[in-house]
Amino acid sequence: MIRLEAPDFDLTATLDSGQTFCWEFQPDGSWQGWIHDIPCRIVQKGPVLDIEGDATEPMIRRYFQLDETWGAVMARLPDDPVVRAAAESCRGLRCIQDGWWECTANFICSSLKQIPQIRRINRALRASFQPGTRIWPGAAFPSPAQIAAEPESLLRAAGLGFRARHLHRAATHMATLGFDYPGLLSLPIREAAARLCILPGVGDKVAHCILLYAGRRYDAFPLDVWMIRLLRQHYLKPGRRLANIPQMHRFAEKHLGEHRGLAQIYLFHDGRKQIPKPPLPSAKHRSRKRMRS
DNA sequence: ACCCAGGGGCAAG
DNA sequence: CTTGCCCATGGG
Repeated sequence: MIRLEAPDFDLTATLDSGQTFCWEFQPDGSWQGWIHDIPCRIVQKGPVLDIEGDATEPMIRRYFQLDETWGAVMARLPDDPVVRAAAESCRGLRCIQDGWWECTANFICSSLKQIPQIRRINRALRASFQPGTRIWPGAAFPSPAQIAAEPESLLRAAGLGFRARHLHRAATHMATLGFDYPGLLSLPIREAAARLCILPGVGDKVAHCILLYAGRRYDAFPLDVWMIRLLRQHYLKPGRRLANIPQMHRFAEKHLGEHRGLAQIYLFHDGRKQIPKPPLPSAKHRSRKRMRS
C-alpha cells in the first residue's frame, strides 16, 4: 500500500466530475477503479491518500495531476473573475489523465447519457469482455481489437443503444488502420480535434474531451450544453444571437487563453453544482415530433 | 405519457 | 453554414 501526501486535493470531486468513468464509490468510503488498467482502491483522509494496488507513486501523481501544487494549478488559470470564482469553489479538483483509448470509448458512449450511466456502461463493457471474472479487480477495459472481434450486438446487449454502432466502428478503425494518438500532442488544437473526428462517434465535443482528459491538452475546450449555457450566461450579451461552435472556440481562446481547458473543468463542475436542473431551450411548446396512432 | 440526458451523423434548406 | 430529425435507453 502506498501512502502519499496530497494537500489541496479532493479525490471525490476529481473522480466524480465527469472526466473519468472507471471509478466507483464504495460504502466504506473508498473509491475503486483503475489507473491505466491497474486496479486500485483509494481512500482519502484529509491531506493523506492511501492507495491499495500496484500503481507506482509517479503513476498516481501523474494520473491525478498531483505532480504540481494547487498554487501552480491556480497560476495557470486565466485571469478571469468567473473562472477564478469557479476554481475557488472547487478547490482540490484536478485534471485526470486517462488512457487514450478508454477515454475515447467513454466519450463516444457519453452522448445523451448522464455521468452515472456512462460509468455503468464502462462497467458493463469490462464485464462483457471478461465473462466470469469479478469486475474489480481484474477486468481491464477491452482493447479496440477485442471489441472489433465481437459483433456489435454484444455492445447493444451491454446497454450502449445507438452508441454501439459508433463504438464498434471506431474500434474497428483503430484495430485495422491504427491511430496515432501521440501525434495529436504536436498538432495545433484545431487540427488535432479534426483528426480525432475521423473516428465514428467522435465529433467536436468528444474530440476536445479526449484531448483534455487523455492528452492533457489545456488548450482543448469541450463545448457541451452546459458550457454553452455558461458561456452564454456569463460572457455573451443578452439578446445577442447564440454563437456557433467555431465562434465559441475562438471566443474561449481569446478570452480564456491557452489554458482554457483547465478553466473549463472548473466552470463545468461549479456550474453543475449551482444549477442542478436548468431548463435550456424552453422546450415547452415545440411542435410534436411525430403523431402516433 | 411525457421530458431530458457532458452528441454525432446525415439530409435538406 | 444553419436547421431538423434520428439514433436507444434509463431516470425523473
